[in-house]
Amino acid sequence: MPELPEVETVRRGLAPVMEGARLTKVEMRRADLRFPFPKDFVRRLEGKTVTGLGRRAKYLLADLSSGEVLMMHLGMSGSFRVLHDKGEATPGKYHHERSKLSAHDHVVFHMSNGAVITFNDPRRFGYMKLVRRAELDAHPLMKAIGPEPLGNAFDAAMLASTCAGKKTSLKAALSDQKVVAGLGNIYVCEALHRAHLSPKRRASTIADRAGKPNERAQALVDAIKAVLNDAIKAGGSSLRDHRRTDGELGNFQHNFRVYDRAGTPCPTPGCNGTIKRIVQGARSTFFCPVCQK
DNA sequence: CCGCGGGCCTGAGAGC
DNA sequence: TGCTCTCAGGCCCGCG
Repeated sequence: MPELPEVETVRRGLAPVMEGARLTKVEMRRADLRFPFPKDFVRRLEGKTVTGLGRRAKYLLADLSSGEVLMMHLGMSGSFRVLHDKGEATPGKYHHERSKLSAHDHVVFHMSNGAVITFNDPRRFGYMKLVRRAELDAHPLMKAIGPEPLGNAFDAAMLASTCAGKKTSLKAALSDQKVVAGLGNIYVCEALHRAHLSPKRRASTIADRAGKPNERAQALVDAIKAVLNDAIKAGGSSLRDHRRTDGELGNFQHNFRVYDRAGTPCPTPGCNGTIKRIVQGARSTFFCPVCQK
């Protein structure tokens, strides 16, 4: 499910009920997700205040008053829901809320402001880890991640220097979290279409021999930023699992130009091409062979 | 170092 | 209705 816009949508939904609130009770409803839960998971969370909720790549990062950071990854099918955000948490209400839990609600956070937050993940590719804040950047899951695409540091020069010398395809390069953070199958396809670049093009061809950006690099950076901003404004894309934390669907799937649209006319003005599906690295790629070169 | 394929899981949808 | 097969938004690991 979740690429950067979906994770950011979740973050914006959770921040108002998590930031400044204390974790009064944490329920683990199974012993593992993709990985076993951290040792003493519940003990290290309960009683701590969430001082901030951030995002890096596709990770949600909850800063805790203990100095630890709760890293949360949604995998393919993870979602958070705020079940109850009114009134005070009381044992009586807790009983009422429990009846709303469903089969794949694996973790439940009870907050001091009355909010009850569930993490649901049918496929269990998601996971949670606890790391000391000071060690976060050096963590094996974090240290190799590339620049945030919506940050000022991500520009044509940076992307070109990273891609210079790469023999792999643009599709594979942009899907690599070490090249740029947070893109996945949907937004790579969408960004390449907006930039009129073929997913099969060699990544190195957005740079000259010295590694400097050409006009393709600039078009690609502009397209990546634009599609991510548009998708965040729409609350992300809901194909099957993604929901906002209030349970509502995202809307960006209605604005896809190529993703899952094989056989439909290319939406580029003046292009008479037809969207095609191919397979790259065992994943579907959607593109227009006419206007993406 | 790099690229590729397999694997981790469950569920939805298509085809028979 | 129900079985089987394929595929899915992520990412790690081992192989050559």
